[in-house]
Amino acid sequence: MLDGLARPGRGRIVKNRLKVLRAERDWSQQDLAQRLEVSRQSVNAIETGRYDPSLPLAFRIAALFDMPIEAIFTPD
Amino acid sequence: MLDGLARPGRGRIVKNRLKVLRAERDWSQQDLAQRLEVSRQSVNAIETGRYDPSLPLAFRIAALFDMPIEAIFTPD
DNA sequence: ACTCAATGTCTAGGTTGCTTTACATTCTTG
DNA sequence: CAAGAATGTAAAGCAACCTAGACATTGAGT
Repeated sequence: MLDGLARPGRGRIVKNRLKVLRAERDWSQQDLAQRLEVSRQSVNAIETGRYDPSLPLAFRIAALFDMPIEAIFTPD
Repeated sequence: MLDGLARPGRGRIVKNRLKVLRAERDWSQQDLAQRLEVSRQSVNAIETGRYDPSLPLAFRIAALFDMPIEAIFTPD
């Protein structure tokens, strides 16, 4: 069987509630970054929608806030 | 304030139940790839644990199987 | 045995995720 | 206004995700 074709543009940009969850706890982006063990710029980039987190990072975020991934991220 | 330090090695490798879910439906990797609009190699690589899907792709997988992400992927 | 679908793996190349460094802007508080 | 804290961005570089194409092996039919 022939290998399948797949379109070039992968789906992207998942909305998230990070900024709100962070505000509820009065954490700075820096605070959150340290708890997630990523850089502050990564937190900022995710919050401002420049890119999506990896799946492992999404799991760390969900664990930190003790919520399912779907309660924080939505595929818009 | 100084920018924070972050460790080099990012967390990776999330276990998944793709192969089982696929078998339950009697889908080939190719079938699944088409439904997800990714290449067959991507499906195979994810199943064999060579890499994790992106968050957007994880959402597409969860939507396809009508399950929460956490029911398919676990951060080991 | 032959054929063909299915799977596993490899290469090469492009795009995204994440890092460090650095700088500008905004907001608060003295 | 001055000084710091928080935030937004940008560039360069490396690692991870994803692609198309190709090839080898395995298993199921016929």
